[in-house]
Amino acid sequence: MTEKTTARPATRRGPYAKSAQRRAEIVASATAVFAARGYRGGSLREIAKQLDLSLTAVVHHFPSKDALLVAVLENADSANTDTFEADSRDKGVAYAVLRYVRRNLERQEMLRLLALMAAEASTPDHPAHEWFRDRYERVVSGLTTAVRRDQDEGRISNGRHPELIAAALVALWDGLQLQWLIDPRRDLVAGVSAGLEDLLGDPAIGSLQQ
Amino acid sequence: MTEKTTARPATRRGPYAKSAQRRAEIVASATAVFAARGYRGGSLREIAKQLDLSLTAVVHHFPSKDALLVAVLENADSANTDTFEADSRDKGVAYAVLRYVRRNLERQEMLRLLALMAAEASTPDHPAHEWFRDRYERVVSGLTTAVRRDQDEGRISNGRHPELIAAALVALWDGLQLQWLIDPRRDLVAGVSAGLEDLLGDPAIGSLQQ
DNA sequence: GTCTATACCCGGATAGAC
DNA sequence: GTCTATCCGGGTATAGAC
Repeated sequence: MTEKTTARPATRRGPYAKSAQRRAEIVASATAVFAARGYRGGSLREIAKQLDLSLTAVVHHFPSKDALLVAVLENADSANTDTFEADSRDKGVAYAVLRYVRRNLERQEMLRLLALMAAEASTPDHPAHEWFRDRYERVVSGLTTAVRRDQDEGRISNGRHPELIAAALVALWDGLQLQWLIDPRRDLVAGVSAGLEDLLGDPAIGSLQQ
Repeated sequence: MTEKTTARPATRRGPYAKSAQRRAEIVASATAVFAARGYRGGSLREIAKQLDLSLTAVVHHFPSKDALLVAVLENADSANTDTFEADSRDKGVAYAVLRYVRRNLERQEMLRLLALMAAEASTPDHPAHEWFRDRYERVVSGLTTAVRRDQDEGRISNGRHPELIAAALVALWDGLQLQWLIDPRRDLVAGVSAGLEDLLGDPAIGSLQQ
């Protein structure tokens, strides 16, 4: 495959066009493998095999397994953050969180991977450490803004420091998610909406659960 | 080393006396290694070397690395649960949780290991899965009882289903702990006590923080 | 029962040829 | 960019010494 009929195109349209596509393919394959077998269980060889490549070809694009993982996480996370922003601005934090939770119920394995990696990357020497540090800081600070807005607009009654509320919300979500991943019989939505009521002080949230 | 001066004691005081001690030594060594290098990073060979044993000697006592891990977790967890029970019965949930948190601030690596393993063991096929399933069920149900007692005695004002409150408390603790493990600059005690106030509805908690 | 030695297979990483 | 070949370290299974 990849016959080198044109050793070099006259218009040197960047030697990286193909590389970028390969990288995307590898990330997609890795996402599938990691989600199915976990990070530990999934091997680079399996990822390579899925694309009819050799192990070293994969390694060439991503110097290490960890680097590949970071790419996977970055790619997986970007999609959902945007809609959350819009939702919270539009209908308040409680609505945005609940919708985020419901949307995530269908990508259980992706959540598992994120949860696993967050714990693993908690040590400062882990390759994905900085990424998770930044991610949590970004999420909490974004949520802090949203909470403050809800307070100003009178949508919630809890007047505590917005940052403390935001951190507690993220913690509640992470924690209940973990319990749900371990035992899917638990009702994640019910747990989150109950916690939202208590943490935000908005008795009207129950109506959003339906 | 380990000269066998007395090949066999005259009084056959159980052939397992030595074994039990060895097992305890191995668990201690494994705890140290796992806590330092993580479960993935720590190897059985390193654990064995720390005790001047061969790899297969370790395997003899614990048939697999996972079995050893379960033993480590069981050992690490048992100590702290008892005092929590007594505290909550005596001075209420809020006090017990805060004391539990403060006591755990000093065993950061142990908490990291527990958090990591909980995420890893969330998949049903993991060797430690059942253990974590049971553990969370045990913790939540114990906390449910404590919350109900606080409600009955008028120590807290939140009248919601005790089980929902208990699950939220555990989630809050797990989640804030994770954020703290990733970024130790976060004030874990402040976060937990703020969350406790909102989840339990007891304005007097602040005084416990000091 | 307790331990050692050896070997096997799989994983990630690296070097060098095309 | 991609390959083949090789290295090293990991968990595991087996045979056998005391």
